[in-house]
Amino acid sequence: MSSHESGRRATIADVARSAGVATSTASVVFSGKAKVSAATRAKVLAAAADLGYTGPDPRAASLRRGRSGIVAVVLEGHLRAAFLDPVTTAMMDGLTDGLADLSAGILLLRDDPRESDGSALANAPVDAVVLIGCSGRTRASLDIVRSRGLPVVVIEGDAGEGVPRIVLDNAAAAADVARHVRDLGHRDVALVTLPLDTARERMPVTPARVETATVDVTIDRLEGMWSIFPDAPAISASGSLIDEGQRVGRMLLADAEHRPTAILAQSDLLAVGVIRAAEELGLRVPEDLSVAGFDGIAVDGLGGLVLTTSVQPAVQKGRAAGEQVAQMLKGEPGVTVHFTCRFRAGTTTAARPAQP
Amino acid sequence: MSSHESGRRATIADVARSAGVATSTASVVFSGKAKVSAATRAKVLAAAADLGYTGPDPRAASLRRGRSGIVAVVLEGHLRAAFLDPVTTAMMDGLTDGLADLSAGILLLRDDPRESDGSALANAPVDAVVLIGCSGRTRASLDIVRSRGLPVVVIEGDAGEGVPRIVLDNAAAAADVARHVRDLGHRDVALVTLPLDTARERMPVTPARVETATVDVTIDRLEGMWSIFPDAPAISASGSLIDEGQRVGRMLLADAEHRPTAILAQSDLLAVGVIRAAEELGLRVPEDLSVAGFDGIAVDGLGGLVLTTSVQPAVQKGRAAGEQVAQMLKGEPGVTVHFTCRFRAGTTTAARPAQP
DNA sequence: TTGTAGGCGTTATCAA
DNA sequence: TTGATAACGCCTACAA
Repeated sequence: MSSHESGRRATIADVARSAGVATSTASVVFSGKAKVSAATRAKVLAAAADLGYTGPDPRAASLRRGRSGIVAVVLEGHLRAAFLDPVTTAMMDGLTDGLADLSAGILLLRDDPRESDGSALANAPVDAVVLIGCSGRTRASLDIVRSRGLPVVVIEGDAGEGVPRIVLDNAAAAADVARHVRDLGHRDVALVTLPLDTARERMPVTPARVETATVDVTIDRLEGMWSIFPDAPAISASGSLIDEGQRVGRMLLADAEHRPTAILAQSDLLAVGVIRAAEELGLRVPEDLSVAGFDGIAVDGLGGLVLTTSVQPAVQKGRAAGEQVAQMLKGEPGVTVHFTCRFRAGTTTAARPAQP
Repeated sequence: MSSHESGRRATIADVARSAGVATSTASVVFSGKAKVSAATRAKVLAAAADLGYTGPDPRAASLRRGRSGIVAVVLEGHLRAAFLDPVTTAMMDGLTDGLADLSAGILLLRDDPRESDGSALANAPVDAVVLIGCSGRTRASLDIVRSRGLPVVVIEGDAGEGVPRIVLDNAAAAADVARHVRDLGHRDVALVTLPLDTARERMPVTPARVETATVDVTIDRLEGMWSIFPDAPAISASGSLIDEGQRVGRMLLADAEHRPTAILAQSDLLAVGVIRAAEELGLRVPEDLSVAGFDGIAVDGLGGLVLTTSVQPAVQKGRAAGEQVAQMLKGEPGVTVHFTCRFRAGTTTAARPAQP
């Protein structure tokens, strides 16, 4: 049907001319911003169909409107790693919800340390930005965003003054888990932490080392755990992965003489890895070893066990971020939103085994 | 430092005026498209800093250039579900690679069945589109994209004529795995397939049922498996998840009288679930039951076992898609790229156990 | 090396 | 209900 096959794509002006109406009228037919008589609408639509015009060019529309309908989400590190983390994906899920009213798209960006200023973030046609994560690198991204004057929300990160954040009671929640384990009688407890900084090195964690750590989540949860077990040895994992938890678990359980009776992990995935390591060594969970995690995600493949953990409202965090963005885009100021975790006693923790 | 705090954001024209140069000169200072004397550049930069101008407005730039620097990736179903699948995340990873030259951002979209035409895809300021997945819904997205005249690449899906695709030899690769198992002497074999359609129902799969299936990947792999074991019973899983594999595994292994000696799963995650189900029943893998998967992903948490599987080049698929997009954006035609899987014998398959 | 001018495709405003 | 007009902010021939 499309007859007029010229080299150029048809514009709304072409459509209007062909339909014998003003461009503004044709525009309104597509935007629905004003009333148009049925006859005129039909004429315009027919002309559009004839010319193969499928609607306004989003680029021109966003220039004119001052809105692109896109919200950037800045993730730390490789996208792949980010999406390997169930908490991140849950947050993204909530974010799409919270942004639903805007029907905004989500532009995935990583805070790339390499391209310092030519950053995609500096040139992306976005209306607002959500920063996820926390390390020092986020600060650089934050500076770019603020200088562009874009609304921004930071999820669990170190934001400057006046930047709306989504925060979690990490320290308190971690302390809750630790308290539960202490109340079960455990005294010999070891910790598995999330990475301390962007170097993501697997290593023993000392209070001195924590001074130089940059990941707030790790620091806060560790603080909560140490508040109950001040002397608990800790090893930082290189990432929140089951296999990584298994590796660290092996390290912590290697010495049969000085084996902890409980291990607290800073994420559920790490906890599952620790359980695997225990099973490898023939230790029963929770009879021989209690294991607790953090996050409360649906762990795929834990058999019949239910992990003792602190359930964080990951989806809600994402949704709240989306809602704040939506609000700021309406011109109202964004606010910092606090969330709390809920302790969940599972079947992976039990009373301290009787000492031989 | 930023003195001129007027209501409006500064534009490049403001900067030029303030610096006492032409707008084109100021523009060039930021784009670097032509040579500018050091003195002029300094003047412009100083004026920009003074006015709080941080660079060209991406919206205006993209209208002018006709490019937004954004590529849309359309995923099937909830984003959360998509990123739960390691193959998808690996592909996304490769995609970012393949798109690196363009330094394009990735806009995440889902093919939402609800909003049929007002779809975000119709109004997103993107330069090209990558469609991942396969079901009927993809067709609707494809139509929108084609009517917009955007370059598009389809990864493992049913594309129309003339649409570049990224395809995998699913049937042949699945047959390879099946052949390996047959050569080990197995005759009583059962299959666990991926979902047949968007309904994602867990159910027995009959040849008649396959007629109405819409997911190409599932159909092709099943065809390959049935080519070797024509009578193998099959059950479709509701998704590619460990827990789901475990459920289906329990179903297939429930009847001790007619227990298969080998189970072929259409994904590694499903295979891991089947192994869990076997362990639950006290069956040893591979001594009592051989299990094979598909994908060759790094399965997190399989203990010491190495899964027998067909390794698909997921990252390369994504990269190829990105490269085709890049090529089409340069004006050259995109081509369909074929990839083949590589069979990998692991330790989860062994000779058929002697019958009692 | 710098300046001029026209237009990218829309949409908001206002008047008719 | 429709039409004319003026931006939106930038880029790039082309001329000087």
